[in-house]
Parts: sequence; C-alpha cells; structure tokens
Amino acid sequence: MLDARYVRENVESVRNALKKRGYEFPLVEFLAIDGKRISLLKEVEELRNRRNIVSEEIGKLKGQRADTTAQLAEMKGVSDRLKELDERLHDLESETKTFLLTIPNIPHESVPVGSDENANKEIRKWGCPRQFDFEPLNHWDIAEPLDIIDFDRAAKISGARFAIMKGMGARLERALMNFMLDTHTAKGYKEIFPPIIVNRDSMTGTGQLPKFEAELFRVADPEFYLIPTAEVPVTNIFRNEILKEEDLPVYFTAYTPCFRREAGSYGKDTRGLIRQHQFNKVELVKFVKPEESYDELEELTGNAEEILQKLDLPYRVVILCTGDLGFSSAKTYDIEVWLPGQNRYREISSCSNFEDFQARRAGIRFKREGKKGTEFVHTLNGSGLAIGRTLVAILENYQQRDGSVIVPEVLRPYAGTDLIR
RNA sequence: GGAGAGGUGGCCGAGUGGUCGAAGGCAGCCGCCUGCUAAGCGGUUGUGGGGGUAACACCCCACCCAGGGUUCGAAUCCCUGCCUCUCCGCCA
Repeated sequence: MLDARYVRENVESVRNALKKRGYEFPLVEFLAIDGKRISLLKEVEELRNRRNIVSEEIGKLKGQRADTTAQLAEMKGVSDRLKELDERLHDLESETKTFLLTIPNIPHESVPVGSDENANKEIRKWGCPRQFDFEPLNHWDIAEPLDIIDFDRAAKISGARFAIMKGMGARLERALMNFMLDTHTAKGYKEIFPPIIVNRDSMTGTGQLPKFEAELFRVADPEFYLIPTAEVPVTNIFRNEILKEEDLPVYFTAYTPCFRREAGSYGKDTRGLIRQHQFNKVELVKFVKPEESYDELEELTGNAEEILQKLDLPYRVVILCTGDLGFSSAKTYDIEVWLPGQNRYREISSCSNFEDFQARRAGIRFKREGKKGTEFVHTLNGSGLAIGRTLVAILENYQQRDGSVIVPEVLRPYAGTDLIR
C-alpha cells in the first residue's frame, strides 16, 4: 500500500511511476475522495471536541446538582449531527483504504522499463548447459519408467495439476527440503514452520487480497485461505508489531506446501510438475531497515542461487521489467534454471524487495534508538527454492541414456543413494 | 461439542457510566543523594491522525482485543466476532 499523504503530495510522480508498469492511476477520483475525507475529518473532530467539552461540563454541573437543561439540549443536536457525519466519514475512509489497497507498488529506479516479460534483462548466467549425446527427455518421460511420479492416479484422487510422488520421487522431495533448510539455516536464517491456512488479514497484509482472490483456494465456512507461498504466514508474523532497531535484520526460512488456483493458465504447462495446484517450496523472508534493503535483496538472491550452485544446475538471473513486476514488488530478480527437456530456462525462484509496501499494509514497524516515532520496515522474500521445479531440473539435467538419474552429490546424504534407477 | 471465567499501557495490576490516556507497582530513562553499588527522593517514559513550527514547543481527535449498539457522555452497559484460560466429552 502506498502512503496516502505521499500520493497526495506527489501525484504526478506517482502516476508516472505506475504508468511504467502499465497501471493507469485514477488520480482525479482518488484526490476527490481523499479531499472529501480530510475536510469531513476536520469537521467531525471539531464536533467531537465540542462534545467532549460540554459533556465534561455536564458532569461537573451534575456533581453540583446544578441545572443542565441547556447543555443537554445542545448536546442532543451535536450528537445527532456527529452521528450522521461519522457515518459518512466511515464510508469515505473505507473507500480510500480500498482504493489504496488496489494500487500496485512503485517500481525502483533501477528496474528496466518495459511492458512485458520480453523486456526483462538477463543479469548473469551460471554454469553451462550439458551437452547430451542422446535426445534428453522431459521429466515426466523420465519419471514414468522409474515409477517415481504418478499423475494419473493423482488426477483420480484430486484432479488435474496434482501429483503423487512415489519411492525415490518422494524421497527426493524430502531430501531437497532438508538440504535447502540446512543450507539456509547455516547462513543465519531461522527456521519457521508456519500455519498454511491463514485469515483474510494476513492475505491483505502481503498483498494477495483484495485484488487476487481468484488465484487463491479458500476454505468456506470459517473464512480461511490456503497459502500460495510461505511469504504470507511468515511475513505476517510481525503484523501490527513494533520491532526494536536492534532486532533487525530478521531472517526467516520456511518450508511449506503452497496452493494456487492457476486460474487463467489453462493450457500452460498442462503436463508434468511445473505448474501444480499444490507444491512444496522453501522460502526466504527478511525484515530489514530501509537503507539496507537493496543490499539485502542482492544477498537474498545469492542465497537462493547457492542452492542451484551446490546442486550444480545451470541457471541465469533475470531482472523483471516494470511491466512484469508483481503487484507488491518494487524490484524482482527471477532465477531461471536450465531444463534440457524443454531446451530453455524456467523460473525456479523469484526474489523481491517490497520496500515498505507490505509493511504499511501489515503494520510492521520499528523504532530507531533515540529517535521519536516509528518507521516501516522493508520486507523481502524469495524462493529458495521451489522444490518441485528443482526436482524437475535434477531429473532433466542428470538423466542418463539408460533412463537412470544421477543424484547430485550434495543430495546423496539426504537421498541415501547416488543413482535413481 | 457442552459448561464457566477472562482480554486494560513494555510487564504486573486497579478502575465499573462523567473530572480516565487511565491509580499503584515493576522495568526503562534523566536528575539529586552516596567514596562505589544498592536503598531513598524528584521527574519522565505509548501509538496513529489532523493542525502548528525553520525545527522544537504546543493544540485538537482517536486508541483500555476487534466491530457494531445504548447514552448528552462508555475502559465501564448491551450485541457480534476473535483470542486466552478452567472443567467435562471426543480425538491425531
């Protein structure tokens, strides 16, 4: 969420910045509502002031058993008027809030301007795609003879875009989760295992709601949502809290299942493990001081890259252009892993700095030593990494002519074997 | 699921319709005192919004779990929700 006052005072620059991401900011409407809200607020506060003064007077007079008829008569009028204006103020406040909640974040100045993913820029590449002396297979064609993933029965149990991991498939999933968590905790991230069903306020805090309801699974009766990423519960750990300066930065890592409707992606990645309604992911989340957040983003991205380096999987890092940036993000790096079966790089991690966008929605603040007032922290997060897609990358990159798959060295203690056959 | 109790400032805890942003204690900070420490004494210590200032100061409004209601006036009364605790039942 943007700061209402900042928007009010920097209308043109806000509008131009948002234009870069293809968002037309309805400036006139906003200023009209916001202006009305403020003038009404002043009026309401004046009335409340009057009410406070007179009711105190009444209290004193009653204490002296004096006559209060005149005061009571005035107060009746004040009270009625206040009630009416208060109601209108309420409406305007929630209107302003809703308005602000649906405006995306302002891109950082270092983000390349562009309208869609074609304008994303490759920042760096790591590793060399392997040269195969045979035609490399898709991961589902590798998995089927090995009997480690069962899509058909998963469809029977649940539906399309679900998978059953079996045998070494399941073991590899577990191995990756442990390997990733161990690597990140060694780097100073504290391990978190959060709830994966959350309330509406949490979804609003990180920016999934109110705009992206269609992408979420909802539990109907008491209203809950299944998390689309651990970012949601983990970032909301500090919702409506004021942290001490000395507590920052805070680094968390969390393994969770993730649930996504994938509405509107019909026909995309219909086969295989790439796009599932349920998948596992290890996430990295940071709470930092504003002046440090861009350095922290580089570091966080590096922490995610380290997983791929240790697994010896070739990848590249791409910076998303303004038009491809997520709603809440000010700057995002995507890490894309090489998939021989698709002969292209595919997203496996997304690392973002949200600046104070989520912190303002979620009310996550900190107090500087010796300074008055509070400031919003900056929040960051990134996948470190998506486990299903990592498994895909391993199958496709480590496949052999005979259909077996070599287990990457760092994973062997976790997987209990060096070869899947 | 049934029965009951409760949610007040960083923490403990009083208040039960008017003078309450809220007694008292602890903790923190600043002074005084003391050879040092402790004790003692005095002062001070929340958040958001609006106004104001060069910047302070200062003024106003709101906040006693959240949202509604009653009332001239609500921390206090009523309703709903959330959360916590106790007992019973059930259960991984």
